Amino acid sequence: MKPVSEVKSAIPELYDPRHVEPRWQRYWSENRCFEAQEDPARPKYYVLEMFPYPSGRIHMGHVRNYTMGDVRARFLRARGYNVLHPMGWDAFGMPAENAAIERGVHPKTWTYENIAAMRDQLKSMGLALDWSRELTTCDPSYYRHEQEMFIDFMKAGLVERKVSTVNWDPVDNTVLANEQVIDGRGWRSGALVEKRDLAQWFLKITDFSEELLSALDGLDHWPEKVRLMQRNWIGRSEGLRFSFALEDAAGALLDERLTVYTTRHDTIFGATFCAISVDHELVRRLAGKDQGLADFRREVAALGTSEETIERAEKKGYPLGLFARHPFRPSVRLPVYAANFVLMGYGEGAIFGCPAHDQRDLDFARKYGLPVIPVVAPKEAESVSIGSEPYLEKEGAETVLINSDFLNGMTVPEAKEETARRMEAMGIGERKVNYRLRDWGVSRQRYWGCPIPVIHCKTCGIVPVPKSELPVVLPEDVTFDKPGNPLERHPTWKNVGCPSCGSAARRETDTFDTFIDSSWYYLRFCSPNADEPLDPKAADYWLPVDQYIGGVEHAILHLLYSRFFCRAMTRTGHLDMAEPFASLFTQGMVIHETFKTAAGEWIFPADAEHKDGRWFHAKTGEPLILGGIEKMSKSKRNVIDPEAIIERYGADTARWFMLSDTPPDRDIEWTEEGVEGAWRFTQRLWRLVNDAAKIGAAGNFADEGVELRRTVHRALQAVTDDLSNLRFNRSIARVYEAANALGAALQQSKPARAAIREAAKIMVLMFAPMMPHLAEECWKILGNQTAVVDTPWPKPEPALLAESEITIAVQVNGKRRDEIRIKKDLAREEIEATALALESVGRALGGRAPKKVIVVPGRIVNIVG
RNA sequence: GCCCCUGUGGCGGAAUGGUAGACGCGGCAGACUCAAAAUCUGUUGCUCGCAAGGGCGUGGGGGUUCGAGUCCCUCCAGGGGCACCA
Repeated sequence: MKPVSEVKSAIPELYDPRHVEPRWQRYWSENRCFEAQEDPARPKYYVLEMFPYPSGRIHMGHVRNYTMGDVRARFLRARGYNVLHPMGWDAFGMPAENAAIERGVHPKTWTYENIAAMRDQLKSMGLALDWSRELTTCDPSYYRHEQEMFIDFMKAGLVERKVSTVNWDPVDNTVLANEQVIDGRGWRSGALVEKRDLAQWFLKITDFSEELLSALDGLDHWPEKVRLMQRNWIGRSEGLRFSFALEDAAGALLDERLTVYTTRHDTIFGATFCAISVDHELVRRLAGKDQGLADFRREVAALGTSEETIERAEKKGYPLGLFARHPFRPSVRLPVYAANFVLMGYGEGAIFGCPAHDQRDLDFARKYGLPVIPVVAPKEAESVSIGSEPYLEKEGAETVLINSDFLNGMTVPEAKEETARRMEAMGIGERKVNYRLRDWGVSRQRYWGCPIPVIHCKTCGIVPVPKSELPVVLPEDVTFDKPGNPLERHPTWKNVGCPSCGSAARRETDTFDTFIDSSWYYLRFCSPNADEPLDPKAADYWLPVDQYIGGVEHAILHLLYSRFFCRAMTRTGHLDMAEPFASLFTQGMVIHETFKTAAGEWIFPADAEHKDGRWFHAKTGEPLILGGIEKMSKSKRNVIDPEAIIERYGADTARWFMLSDTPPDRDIEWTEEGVEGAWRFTQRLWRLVNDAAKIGAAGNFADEGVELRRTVHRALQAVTDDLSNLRFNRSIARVYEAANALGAALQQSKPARAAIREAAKIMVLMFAPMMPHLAEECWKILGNQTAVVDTPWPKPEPALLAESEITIAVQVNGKRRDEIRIKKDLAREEIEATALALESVGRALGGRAPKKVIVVPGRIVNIVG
């Protein structure tokens, strides 16, 4: 390793990050400071930030995310951990294809050029990353393992091919995700989106519904918010599945029964109709003989699935001419409808309607003139009357069943139990747990993704590509002149021989959802060059990820898929671990003021000028309107380019600003004053350290330096605690305190030299994880021969943390009246006596005798008068 | 509609049930300067008062406690997640 002394440093008046930062980046890189090796002798720590999509430029969100991860990595490294901190590229996805369509660049070229540009930008941030492990998901050396694992998943029964209804864009000839359908139209083409039934590949995430749910309880280093969102997403509900006998209009019993699912079986005597999904097998069958029903089905299908449509859609039904017999009152006939609000994908695709206690059922009943029978009422009331709103149980309210035969007088849980028990005894029902979670559809009719390694053969059916023939490499000679998937119209690629029978067969032309790529990349970092997806030895040493940091927008999909993937890989023998991320941190967004002209045109912050409390366009001078502080976005133009900031202020200033003031999980507002403040502070630190260095070699600690030492050691203790808990904003406040104390000490006519030298050293080490370049430069100025990256985290001296004299507050009737300075271990009685002797206390008591005195040693005295 | 989070000076925000406002930004005053910037020093919740010293203060209301920003109930406001899920 190159000695630090050979790295040239000048001591300019102004600290110039433009020269200093690249120099230290080179030093770290040349000395391979951050390349991790497995070392069983040392405790490991795996820090990871969510890897970026290579859009071409980093944005402020990246800066915030990667700064936090970097502080974590550098801090733990200094504390003796063997830290793994890698970086890669989530490189498949639609933007690359759009670039190809719009600008004629090949997706691969576009992607790799973007990666090169973004890599340089990330390097300019001075991140302590192990670049030797860099991986790119669009590289066959990465995705071949994905294909292999998919085949293993198939063998393990974790893959299913089934027909599902999708959003189909008839102009772009592709499936669209729900998020890509806006007001019923394709987001790119503007074409009316159709519903189509297509054969799709699914990963059976629902095999793990219960486990994915219950294991959330063990993730106690995850934000409660994220666990809750996943819980809701999985959506477990306990209910009853049972069947009704069906009869026709004439009252003749049919052979077939109607199975429904409910969580409110207690309300069975309030049932007044049944409703089934238009996609229900029974409805499909009846539609063959009933033109009106067929039309109704088409009408419902055309309505689309966007939230807005659903919100506005009226509850509609079509009577099927069938009736369900009430299980406990055979004479009661419930009309059966096909209805637009019943989903085929949940439960049985069929329900019984109890209008008195469900808004949706009530709307339906009112529209079709069906009876409304209240069956649950407050305990004191005899009954409830239902208008346009159902009676819903309020939490904690005591309610009982009414109008319900043998259930009358029971509580809701009792009634549920009794109903379930009876139906089970009758052999028509069973208790059933249902989940909202759906299987994961992974087929995309897209080019720029990982090819799905299967072959369709007319005789053999679906045949996996033999592992010896992997990877199935994406062909590069494709054209984007026509809409649709270029793989479909490639002249040769899709025509293959069947691996099983040899006859002419067709290659699968769908590619994987890119969420598959990101479901296991963190595993691959352990052994990026291994022949198998994951080298067990490396996995054993590095996994799980100890600290994962990213945006909350991935709280459900990416994090849930990753949790599923680990389980699936464990089942197929690729891994032995259920939970990939031991602790998770979700950082807030970077937000910024928006500016617009009177005409409503959004203006870049760079073109906005602040004068006399108002904003003007820097070029035209026209007054600007503030549009509110919002997430940085291209559409509102309120973006600040990190590259420009780093060029002007340096990476340390940008990093410092990102960590200051605002707690890391909240949204941070980017402001000019804030960056300027951070910039001034880097200069101030530089001056302080230079002044401290000039003060010369020191002898012993003198008495006059003890206050400085106390402050600095206390700050060190606090920074250590705060950095351990990702409380960056608080650590930064402590660094300011140390700097203020050091500054004051330097101003004194007879400076405490030894204490100042020590304070400067500790201060530099404390801010090093946050401003690593400045720290290295300062460290050198202080005469050190080793680099900060190789310097262990300092330890505070316990003697300096303890105080012999403390100040405690004195309250009278809970109101602070005074404070006293006392010896720390002063006896309770003496504290009481000291407090009672205070003039201020006597005044506040107004001559009354104290009734009671509460003394909390080390904290407070409260005198009750 | 259901679930969750947040609410503290002009602003970002501190505060194991124990001195509310650490630290920063901004402001004000002073030093340096011909001047400005930069830097350094002091000051800065509101309010009454010349002062000493009071009063009021953590979205509103109530409660528990010797003591509440912190715990409980309730209402209000802002943000987020899910949403025809039976």
